[in-house]
Amino acid sequence: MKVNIEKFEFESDKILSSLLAQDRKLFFEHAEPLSFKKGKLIFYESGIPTGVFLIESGRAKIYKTGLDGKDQIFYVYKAGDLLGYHALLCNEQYEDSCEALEACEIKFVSKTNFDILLKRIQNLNQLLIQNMSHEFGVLVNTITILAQKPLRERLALYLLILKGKYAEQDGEILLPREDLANIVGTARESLGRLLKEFKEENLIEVNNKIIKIQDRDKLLKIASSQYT
Amino acid sequence: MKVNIEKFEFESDKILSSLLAQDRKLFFEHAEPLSFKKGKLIFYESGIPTGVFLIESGRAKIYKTGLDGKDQIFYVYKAGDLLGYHALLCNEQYEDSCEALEACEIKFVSKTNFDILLKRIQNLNQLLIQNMSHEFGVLVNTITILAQKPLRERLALYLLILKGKYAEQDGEILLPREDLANIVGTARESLGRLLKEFKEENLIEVNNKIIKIQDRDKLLKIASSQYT
DNA sequence: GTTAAAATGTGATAAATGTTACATTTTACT
DNA sequence: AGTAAAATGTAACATTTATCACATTTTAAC
Repeated sequence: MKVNIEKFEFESDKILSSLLAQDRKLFFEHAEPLSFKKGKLIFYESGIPTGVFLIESGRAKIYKTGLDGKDQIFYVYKAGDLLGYHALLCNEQYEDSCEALEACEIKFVSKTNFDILLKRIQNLNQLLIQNMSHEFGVLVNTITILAQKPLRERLALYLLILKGKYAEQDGEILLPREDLANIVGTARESLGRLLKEFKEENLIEVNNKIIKIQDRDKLLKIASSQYT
Repeated sequence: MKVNIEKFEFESDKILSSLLAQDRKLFFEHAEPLSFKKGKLIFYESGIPTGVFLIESGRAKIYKTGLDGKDQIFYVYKAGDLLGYHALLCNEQYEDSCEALEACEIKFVSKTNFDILLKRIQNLNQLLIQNMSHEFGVLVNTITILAQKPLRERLALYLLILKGKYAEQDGEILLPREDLANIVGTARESLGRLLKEFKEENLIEVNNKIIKIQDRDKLLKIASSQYT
């Protein structure tokens, strides 16, 4: 059986896109624009949540810094995604950090305004519940992959997942090696070695930072533990 | 800095315990008793959700079976916990399986009845949102641990986490080695070797299946990557 | 209580991955 | 454009962890 790439998508764009046009309008009326340069923190671990963020353009990583200082990236958000509501909704400090991978244009909704929206928009509650219960499944899948699959299979899988996040760039993944290593859960050096192997097997093309998928099917087979 | 054991608890008992007495009564009026013998499946991956479960006695593991047939256990529920609502709330198939680790007495609330409760109990929605956003943080922490920490530290951490789940047994952990290995994310043999080491270092006592924590502080240091 | 089946322990070996220490290339800045 | 800083590539080596193949113990069933 093959892994299902969709099972690794939060679908955090669905919340906004599922709203009625009038409710979406209301949402934007309660939001203010923010700009983040590449590398800037959008929120950070142990900080107090002050609102939620809607990415209008750009990509952002959420990650946790381990005790040894190594980051574990567990999701990459892209344009359209709503994020940062977890800590807000359970009244806890951020458990994770969020950093702009590129210049990001963001609409920010303050806690106060979000509370207003929750009251005014009938099914927003419902949509959040749906989304978070879906996210639970995604994280569970992530745990299983990280704990069980060997590096080679993890890399194949995450390349396919990332390809989807770079759809508008023809699937060309542009991400520092260190970040990719921190997604896949390995050391930068080990990642580099494997990328070279993948290149030699004509699974991917590598142009400096840019990684382009060449053989989707074969990568999917590798990700699914089906070697020839 | 030391790891915080509490950050690995779903707190799934809070949903019920936070309800008003009258609402809790309503909950039980809409529930029916079920008994599961040790080893029986409570729900399973790709099955269609039919309701939610409240554990009255016993423990249950939720896990996913990887493509190679190896299970990854990512949570152990205990008496008081409400579970199985994720797949129900996002109208998806179960992403994971749940199996009774011991004889379990359970109160089952059917989907129909749960929908009724959601309407009749004002803040149930709110409590579910709070709990799921909290769970998000727990899973994120779990991912970081599994992806980054070496086996020795993971085992130390999970022994401490499990101790809390066996509080009424004086913290004596009773769990098949295979299950413990599937929690920690390692092979049964590697686990056995490490348990022996821990025993020799007087960190734990092992009596057949029963594992008892002897030196909580030292285990916490190991879990926190602080070796002497 | 006896016996078969499960579960666990053990040791040798192999494989995967991390680490270290640089060389080299790319990027960003003035 | 020139230069320093950051990112990436490389290779040898060390370490961790998995695997295999059994021995042994424990548990469950009749």
